[in-house]
Amino acid sequence: MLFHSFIYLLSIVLFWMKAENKHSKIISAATKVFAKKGFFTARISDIAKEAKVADGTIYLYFNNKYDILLSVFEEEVGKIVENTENLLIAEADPHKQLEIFVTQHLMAMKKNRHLAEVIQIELRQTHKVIKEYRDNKFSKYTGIIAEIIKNGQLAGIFRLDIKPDLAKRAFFGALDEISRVWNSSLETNYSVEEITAQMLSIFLTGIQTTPSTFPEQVFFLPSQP
Amino acid sequence: MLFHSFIYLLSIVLFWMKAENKHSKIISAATKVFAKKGFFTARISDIAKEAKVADGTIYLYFNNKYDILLSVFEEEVGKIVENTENLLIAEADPHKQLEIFVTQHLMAMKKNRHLAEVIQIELRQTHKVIKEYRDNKFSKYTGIIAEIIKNGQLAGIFRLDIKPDLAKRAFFGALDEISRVWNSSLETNYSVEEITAQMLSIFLTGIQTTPSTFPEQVFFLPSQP
Amino acid sequence: MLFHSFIYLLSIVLFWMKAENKHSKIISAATKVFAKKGFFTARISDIAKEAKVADGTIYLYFNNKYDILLSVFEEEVGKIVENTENLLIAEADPHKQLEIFVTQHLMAMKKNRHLAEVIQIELRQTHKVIKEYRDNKFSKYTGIIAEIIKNGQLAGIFRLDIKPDLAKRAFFGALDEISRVWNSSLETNYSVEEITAQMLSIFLTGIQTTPSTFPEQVFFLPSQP
Amino acid sequence: MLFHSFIYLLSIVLFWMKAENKHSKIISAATKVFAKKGFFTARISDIAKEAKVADGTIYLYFNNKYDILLSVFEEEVGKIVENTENLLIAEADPHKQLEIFVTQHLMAMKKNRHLAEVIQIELRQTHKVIKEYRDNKFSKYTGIIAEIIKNGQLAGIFRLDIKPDLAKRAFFGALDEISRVWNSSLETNYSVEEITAQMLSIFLTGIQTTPSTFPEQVFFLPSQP
DNA sequence: CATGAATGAGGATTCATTCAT
DNA sequence: CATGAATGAATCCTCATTCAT
Repeated sequence: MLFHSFIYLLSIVLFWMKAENKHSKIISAATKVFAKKGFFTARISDIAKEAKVADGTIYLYFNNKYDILLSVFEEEVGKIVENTENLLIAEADPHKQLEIFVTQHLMAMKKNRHLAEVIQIELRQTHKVIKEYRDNKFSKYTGIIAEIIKNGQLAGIFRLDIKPDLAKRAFFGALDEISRVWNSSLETNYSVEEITAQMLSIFLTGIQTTPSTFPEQVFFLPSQP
Repeated sequence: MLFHSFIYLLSIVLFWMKAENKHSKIISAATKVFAKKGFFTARISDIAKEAKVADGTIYLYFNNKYDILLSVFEEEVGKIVENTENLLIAEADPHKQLEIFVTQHLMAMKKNRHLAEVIQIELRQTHKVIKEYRDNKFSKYTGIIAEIIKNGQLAGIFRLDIKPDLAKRAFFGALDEISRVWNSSLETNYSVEEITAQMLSIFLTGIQTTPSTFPEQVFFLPSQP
Repeated sequence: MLFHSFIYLLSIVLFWMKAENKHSKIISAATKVFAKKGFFTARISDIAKEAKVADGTIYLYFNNKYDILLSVFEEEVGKIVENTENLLIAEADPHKQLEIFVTQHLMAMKKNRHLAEVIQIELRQTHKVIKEYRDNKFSKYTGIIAEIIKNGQLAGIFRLDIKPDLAKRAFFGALDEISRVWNSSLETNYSVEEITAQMLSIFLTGIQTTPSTFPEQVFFLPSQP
Repeated sequence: MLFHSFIYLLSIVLFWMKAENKHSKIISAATKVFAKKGFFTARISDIAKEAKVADGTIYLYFNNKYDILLSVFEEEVGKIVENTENLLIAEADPHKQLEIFVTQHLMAMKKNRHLAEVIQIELRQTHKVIKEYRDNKFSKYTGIIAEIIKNGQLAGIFRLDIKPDLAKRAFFGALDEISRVWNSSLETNYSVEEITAQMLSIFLTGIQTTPSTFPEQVFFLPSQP
């Protein structure tokens, strides 16, 4: 009797694992396929084949094609946001925080090349569903940058004439464009560290109150007009 | 006799104008529709309706749907590149050159809101045709930034440790991302001048050798080769 | 005054010639194009280009695409029928008549290769318009064969057990199939005379009561039942 | 266990039969529709409706419209060729062989009226795909006639001055033209037997060395190699 | 009459989604 | 839950025909 219950529970767990397995298999297959062919050119059967699953199976886990795309964002971007936030909490210095953000972003993009492309490609899409997602959820991510800048301004290390909401876009745009072409030329020429150094060198120098040479800081800091 | 020749030539000219008219009517209709719905979601009949032209007429001027998109790029981006290059030739100071670039870009994007969206959306598409175009033709545009930076380095006003090909991407990415969201929030809050000032304030401060206060600062300016 | 009238009449005549010219130019262009591409695959603009005429001009001489095809038949086949009938009237011997028919047919097909193909290709089409034409007019041509056979039977030189309406089809079918592949292989191998000789050799021997004269005769001939 | 295997295999077989069913349902529907409307005038949806299948289903079994036509030939003509060849192998007398060929051809055409029309109509088409098929595959069929004639010449029963490649065309053309108009007038007037008798009567008399009475005549018959 | 740009109906094909097995 | 054959709506493009010049 106990044995039967055990078997029963086991089957539920296995069943759940299997399902969970299939769900994420589809997600990563979709990420790959979307990255390779773009959302509209990608076919459901491509994703199914990549996930080694039947076409119909996909509809047991997702409502429709858009839902897959949304889930890719939701889950994969979610992980990155979570990771980044966790790392930032432990660090108080806005300088370091920006460095962490850049490093995290570039490493995430490098690690999941396909996801990087999907974000870059589909984030620009004007499809209603995506637009809503972008407006509601993705801005959280760029919001992190604005927060760091604001904190820096409060701490007196970032110039007060810098508009955080403009700067966050400039900063994210720069990062994103750099990751966009990673696959082609940059990859072979620059490491994550080099790019991080360059980006911070430009931006920090650009926004900080002390026009010193990054990263070795300067001690006298005349206030900006 | 002379009169007849005149009428004949006039008819040719009018004919040409009419055709030219239709061509550009389709181009701008396509720009509008692509911006609103995205390339894949846009239907040929949408463009035709927007251009007040029959579906079939479009195929008298373009080979296929992709050709329309390509033409939008080719012609509209072409104009921007040309404009920008003309303005830059007359200016030797890299500082001013970057300022011109930013102003030109933002004004062009503001003027042709639809084009801005099309560029941002479709530039990321992974379709073969677009990819080729992007790689061959669009890089010219970003190449301008790299040139300005290199000149500035030769002139000793930009830091030598800045990699022009990284900086150009960062710079273009920042500009592009800022234009991207123009439609939603930024527009109401910032003018082209404000954004230009911010962007230059950050970037110039970020890359120049003399960490002076932007924008009044450059005293000696040797002419560029 | 007289001069003016003359000019007027001349212009009408020239006008008519020009029109006539254009009409036949289109006919022969259509024959060529239909032969090359088949009726359905041929485009009106192909015919227009071949005839060195504007697309719209074709509709000044023909009602529609089918009308062109019909006219090709009507006029070109008409010529052949007329020619053949004229030659046959002058000859009383059914043997010779069949020989004339074969020679005429093969020569016409050889002379106007394109027409030959059009007849062979489009005669089989099941399109309503063509079907009606075929049933009403073309049977006249094959009817000639039946007449010759009937005459031969009355004259006692062709077997009475031969059904003229079956034999006419067999005969025409044989001729037609031979012309059909003329373009490829037969042309280089056999002359019109050789083919005529073979065809008559088989058919005349096959249907005549006395296997006489043509070409290597047999001497004893038991009568057919 | 055995039972399960059985059920499994049964399901595979049933599945295969179903698919096979649909494939051949489409083939025969296409044959019907092509015969009725001609290849170009036939619409895919016509075939789909005739086969009681959705439009899209057709593309699960065929690549495109031409592929359907080709398959009709390939399969249906293939069957006829095979049947005919099997029957001919068992018969050594060229006289009888020709009789078999005629009977087979006419019976096949009568049995599958639609196929007959499709062959006759489309065989003449000038489309590249069809032309290639025709040249490669269909000539096999007419080749059979040439073989029979050659054998007859070796056996001394057919005249040596007959060119097998001309005669085969004449013979096939005659047969084909006769089947072509079967639908209209001939059908009601003549049976397969009558037509066969006429055709053989004409042709055999036309090509044989001994002008004996067909069909009772051959006394010595050396076996063919 | 001649032109050829414009029209728009029509059709082959694709592919997201469903559902019987 | 899993499958994948079947579905049919949706759309790009062609081309016969028209008509303003």
